[in-house]
Amino acid sequence: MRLVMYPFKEIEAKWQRRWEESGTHRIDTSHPERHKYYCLVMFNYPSSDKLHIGHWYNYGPTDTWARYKKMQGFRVFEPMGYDAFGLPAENYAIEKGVHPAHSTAENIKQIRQQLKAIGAMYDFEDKEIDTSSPQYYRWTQWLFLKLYKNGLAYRKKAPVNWCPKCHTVLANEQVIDGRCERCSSAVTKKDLVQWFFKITRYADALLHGYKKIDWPEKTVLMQKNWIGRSEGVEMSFFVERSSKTIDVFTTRADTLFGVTYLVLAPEYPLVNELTVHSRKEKVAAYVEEAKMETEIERASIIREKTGIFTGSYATHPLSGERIPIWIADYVLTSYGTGAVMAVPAHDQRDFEFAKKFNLPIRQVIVPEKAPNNEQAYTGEGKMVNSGSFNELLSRDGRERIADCLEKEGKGKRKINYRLRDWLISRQRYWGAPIPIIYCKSCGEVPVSEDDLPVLLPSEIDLKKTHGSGESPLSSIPDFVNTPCPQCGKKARREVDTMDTFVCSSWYYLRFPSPHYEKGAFDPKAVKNWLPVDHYVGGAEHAVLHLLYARFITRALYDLKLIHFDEPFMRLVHQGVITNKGVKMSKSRGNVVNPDALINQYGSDVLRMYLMFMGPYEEGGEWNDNGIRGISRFLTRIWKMASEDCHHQKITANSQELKRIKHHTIKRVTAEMERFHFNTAISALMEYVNYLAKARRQIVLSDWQKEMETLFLLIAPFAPHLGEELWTMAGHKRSVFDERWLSYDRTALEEEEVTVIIQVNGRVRGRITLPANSSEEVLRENALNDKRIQKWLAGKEVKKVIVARGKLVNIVI
RNA sequence: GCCGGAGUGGCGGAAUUGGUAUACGCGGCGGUCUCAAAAACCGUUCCCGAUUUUCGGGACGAGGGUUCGAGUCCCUCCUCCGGCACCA
Repeated sequence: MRLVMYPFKEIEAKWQRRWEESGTHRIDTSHPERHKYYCLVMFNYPSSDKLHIGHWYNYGPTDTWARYKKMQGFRVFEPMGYDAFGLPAENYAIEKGVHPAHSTAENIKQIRQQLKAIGAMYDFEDKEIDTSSPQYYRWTQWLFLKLYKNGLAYRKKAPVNWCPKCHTVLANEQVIDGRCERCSSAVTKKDLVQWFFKITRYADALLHGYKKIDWPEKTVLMQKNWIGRSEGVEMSFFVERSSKTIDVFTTRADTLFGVTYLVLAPEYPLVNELTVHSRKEKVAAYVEEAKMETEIERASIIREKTGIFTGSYATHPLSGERIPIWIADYVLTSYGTGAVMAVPAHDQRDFEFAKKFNLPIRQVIVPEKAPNNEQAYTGEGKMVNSGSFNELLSRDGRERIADCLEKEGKGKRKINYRLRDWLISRQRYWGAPIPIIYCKSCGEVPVSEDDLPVLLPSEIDLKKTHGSGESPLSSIPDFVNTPCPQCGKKARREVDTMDTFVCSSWYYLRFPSPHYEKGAFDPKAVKNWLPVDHYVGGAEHAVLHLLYARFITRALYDLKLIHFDEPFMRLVHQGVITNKGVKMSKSRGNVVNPDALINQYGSDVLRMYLMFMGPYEEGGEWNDNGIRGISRFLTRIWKMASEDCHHQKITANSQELKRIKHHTIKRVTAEMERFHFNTAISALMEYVNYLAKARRQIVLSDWQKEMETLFLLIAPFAPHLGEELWTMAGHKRSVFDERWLSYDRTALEEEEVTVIIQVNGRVRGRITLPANSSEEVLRENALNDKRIQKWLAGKEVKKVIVARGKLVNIVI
């Protein structure tokens, strides 16, 4: 089964060496670039694994795209670095009994070697980033301070997501179905004082930004849903025999007259105060119980509703009715006001609750169709039982009631967001320390920018601190104890570190000037190279990294530190490569090792096969055999280019030759633009198939021209081979300094075209006619065709449809 | 439950505004070369039926509709994948 292949090993080693030696991929970012193209792929996360096929699928085709853009005359910047801080890296280190700095450095060393084997246009000498280096995280801390000083970073006590296995809190975005994104443990709630970034201030701005960026609709939709803007009314219910009010938010003010009770979240601040004496014990027990539950238990919709009556009543703002106040865990403390008005007739959750606790259900909206009494009716309809609002359509009534509440000062229109502030504290070691000092007399004091970085101490026994629930840094007195920057008295450092997503929320700004020491980024380099023109990465980051990065960019823009407010102008998600039907992962044991494949087939073949598998954005199932096809293909080109050939019979139609060449250029270019690498490669294969057949009939000079066309078109897909072939053809400079070919429209025109003839929409024959034949000519020729005659015999022709250059359809 | 996306040969997939369904590749089969095999090359390959270089019929998840004409547009349903999921 051994394939005889072209000498890929020598070729790939040779060109990788040459590229490195000549500094081909070095980009000087200090000058403005008229045709700059910042092509970025999400940088590497070196936790423990080496590069696998998934990484390759991400990096290889992106480099092909970058090289294609380079050949189109752009100055392309394509950097690579390491998102080196983080929980998995720390867990890996603990497991191996080594220091994370050590294991991370080792991993990076290995991964860098693997990255080099791809043969991408990365500049490891000059434009590499390691987020765990003090030179980098110094500026992550600076970013924190910038946000802090502008009211965008703050500390508060809140019930937060706690992962019992990773021993740290998590952001909402890192909780998937109530489980930890990293280890899948059930997440619990903990009341802790934590640091947050005020992303909610940007909720609306983030929603408006989509207009100017070219992103997959799906991703934009996911972000929009995550931000979850909803318009409604916030109104007050007065509590009987009390000065207190309960504010509720609703998007359905039209159902206000259907309110039969109020519900507070168990964590609602007034719970104790509002509970009548005789019920205090029971209510306290319920609240306690709710606290103990995990997110999964509490969020389960299969579970029956639970709740308890406080014994208190409130007054309906319009009808003046007595409304009982209940407590139930189906109301969330973190959304809206933490209290809701319950309309069981028109809200499924309230309906279930009312059924269980025998609370009244009052219909105030009548649907057009007959209502189903087993469910709440949540649609629109005509209003009833709503006093002076009766007979209105719910859509209009909603506005009238809002008007009325606003006029009487009982409520106001409001917009609520599902988005919560970004919780960035982590009770872990391997991250950027939060640059804050707590002083008994001065309070919370930020570290001076000049004193950055707050160095992560290297001496630490993670095994000892792990699992204590305390941040590992709290075990190091030398780190914790520090004089207050303001008063000089004894003070303590913040011991939590920052979420790794903070590191990656700004890295694209540092890439053009990774060694800059006077700031997080050289303003000139940023001015010259940002925003990112083309960004490639997994769709799993839709509401994590991609949302955070947009927020940080907007914040820095408002602080006038950068000149743009959207970081990534165009976004592409690579699909997922599966093996045996599922995503590759070490735990499933279905990871395909790229190193072995490079050894067997070479880097160009592997990259090209990944692109050939299917549409880039859809990914696909890995198949060991398919790669042989690409290997044959490149070897065939190699042979065609290197073997002598006697051009005996010169019978080739040069017109046809030209047409096929231009047709190929057109197709490959169009497919590239669509990001359909697979069909671009198909077009190249068809071209090679044609050339192989026509080979002996082409004069040598024409043949050489055809081959050069092929080399130019193949270069971005197989960069090492492309360079080699170009050199063999006698060229001195790099093929990537050549221009991508454009096609000649007139060369595509054919003299004759084959037109199909249909009878009642079924293909019955075909005729070849001059391309410029008129409709009349097509029609006559079709009707008079022998094969067609037999179908028309004895029938009346009702209609003839002519599509010029394509078909004639005869309707009988 | 809600919101997206997708269902085409044995397999990965193609079909750009509705106009020859299955391009390209894998695999299979037959052949050339060889002592033999591998590799390479050539041919062949959706299914059924015959009068077998030709012809007819069927097939793009299922069913219906629009149209001269539907893989493509519309409706209903089924399956798979992704996201959200008590968000008031």
